[in-house]
Amino acid sequence: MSKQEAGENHHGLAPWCEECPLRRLDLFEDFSPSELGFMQGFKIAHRVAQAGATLMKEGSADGHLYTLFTGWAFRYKLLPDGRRQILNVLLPGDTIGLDAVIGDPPYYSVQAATDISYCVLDAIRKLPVLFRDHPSLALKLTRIALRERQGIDRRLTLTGRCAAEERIASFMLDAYDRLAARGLVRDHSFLLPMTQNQLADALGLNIIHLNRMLRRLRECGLLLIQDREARLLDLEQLRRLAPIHGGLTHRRPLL
Amino acid sequence: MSKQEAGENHHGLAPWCEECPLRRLDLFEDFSPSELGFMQGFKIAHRVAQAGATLMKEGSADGHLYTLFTGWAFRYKLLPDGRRQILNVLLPGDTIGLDAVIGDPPYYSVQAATDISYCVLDAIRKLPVLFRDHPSLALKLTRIALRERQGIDRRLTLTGRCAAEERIASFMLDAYDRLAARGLVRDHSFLLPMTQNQLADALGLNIIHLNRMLRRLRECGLLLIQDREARLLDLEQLRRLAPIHGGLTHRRPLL
DNA sequence: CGGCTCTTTGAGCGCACTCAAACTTCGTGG
DNA sequence: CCACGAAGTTTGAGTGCGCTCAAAGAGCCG
Repeated sequence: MSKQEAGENHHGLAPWCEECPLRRLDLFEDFSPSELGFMQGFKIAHRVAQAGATLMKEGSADGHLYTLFTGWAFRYKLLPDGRRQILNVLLPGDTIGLDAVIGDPPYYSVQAATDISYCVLDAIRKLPVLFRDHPSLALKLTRIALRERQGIDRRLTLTGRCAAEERIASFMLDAYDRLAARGLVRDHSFLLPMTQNQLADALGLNIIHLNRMLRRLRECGLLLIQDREARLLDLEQLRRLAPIHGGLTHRRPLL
Repeated sequence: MSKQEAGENHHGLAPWCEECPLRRLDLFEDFSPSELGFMQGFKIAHRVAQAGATLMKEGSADGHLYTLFTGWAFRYKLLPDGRRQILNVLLPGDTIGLDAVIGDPPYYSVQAATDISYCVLDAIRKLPVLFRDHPSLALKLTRIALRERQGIDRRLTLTGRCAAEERIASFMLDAYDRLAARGLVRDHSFLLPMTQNQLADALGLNIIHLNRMLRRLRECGLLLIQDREARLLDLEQLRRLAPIHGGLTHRRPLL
């Protein structure tokens, strides 16, 4: 696994917060002008990184907070013997490295699944000011943390109590819903830039078993994965199969 | 499952925040006088509930926030077909119902495992004031949420990637460490007020299989559970068996 | 072309499950 | 006092889901 560097990018495509296209999505909550003004000073860089790059590594904090702007990433935990659990998948608008709020170094790592771009927020210097002078943003931050907890709770329930096919169906519907809210779904299909190895680590399954279950779902006409693209062939049956779905439809806070 | 009522208790044993014995534990962070003063007004009742009582039910919010004072409780999610995943175990000092911060009703339920007592905080009325006037408490709240996420991440990793015996060992060591910090461990043993059914639902295991694994651990001289009491017979071997343990040793925020 | 990563398939094992039932404990009412 | 039922624990028997091991095929890059 070659380590790739994250690159700085101050020019060109990095938008000002006021014109951030993410904020225009219905998915995210509105911002007051004063909030926006603070965020503009909070943000200190816009960076890009290549697929496979490690954005954050277990045990080492850099005092920054990121907001994913384009692309996919995932947060995971490694066990000493090499086993990996992917804790959640990060999509545009998601916050990375909330633990900077605690001050403790993170107990997990974050890796880019595609080429990505992201905003860098100066957590260590600006968070105290944020909490002191912008209670509405502080509340937003807390709510982001609680949303994340909700997502992990779902994943835990799925992993602890559901069969392989149920997990896959729930995962795909979840990705479908989240991507649809970002305008990244066309005709019931979306880009799925994860290897089956990563998918398996996210679902708590063995890669070989996952592969077989994907085949079965394909043969049943529910789901097709091909060339990094997932196509949900029968949404209704998928929803019937998935024990957990929906419920994340409210507007979400965005930093 | 008989539904039992939670009882109000304004007299006698309910301590003022200033003299709260929990705050004296090294486990929890110190409080400034101003924080303490606010908390005193934040707290509107001290209640008790019987083992088995439901403190919080999926979908219904009462605008309150609780801090568990004595006893055990657990937070869980039910699937439509009755399967249950216990998301985490709550011990004295833990916060219940953080989602009141969001305003959304909770997507999970909370049940008392023993007779318990707990503080009731007037979230819906006082949280805005807290965020506006007490940034240090707001930060504390956020950090509590992030601590919870950390715990669930651990549980997810355990459930997704670890074998039954590893899960049991990690769970027991976790309970051991948390209870020890509260002075509730004597001679490597502690009260474990959970049925095997509940344990199984917490670990993502079948109750019968759990029972057999407990027997095996007992026969290997690692662990003994009897009469609602757990005794860790060989801490060293348990730690060697558990893929995840420790790391929660820092002082924790308390509301 | 070889070397790499990822996907796919086969064969077979075993961990964790289901089904079934005995036993213990405890509270309740006859 | 014992009978009874409810809830929890324990054990046996047998199945199957999801695992490991092994290897072939597919796509990509140097």
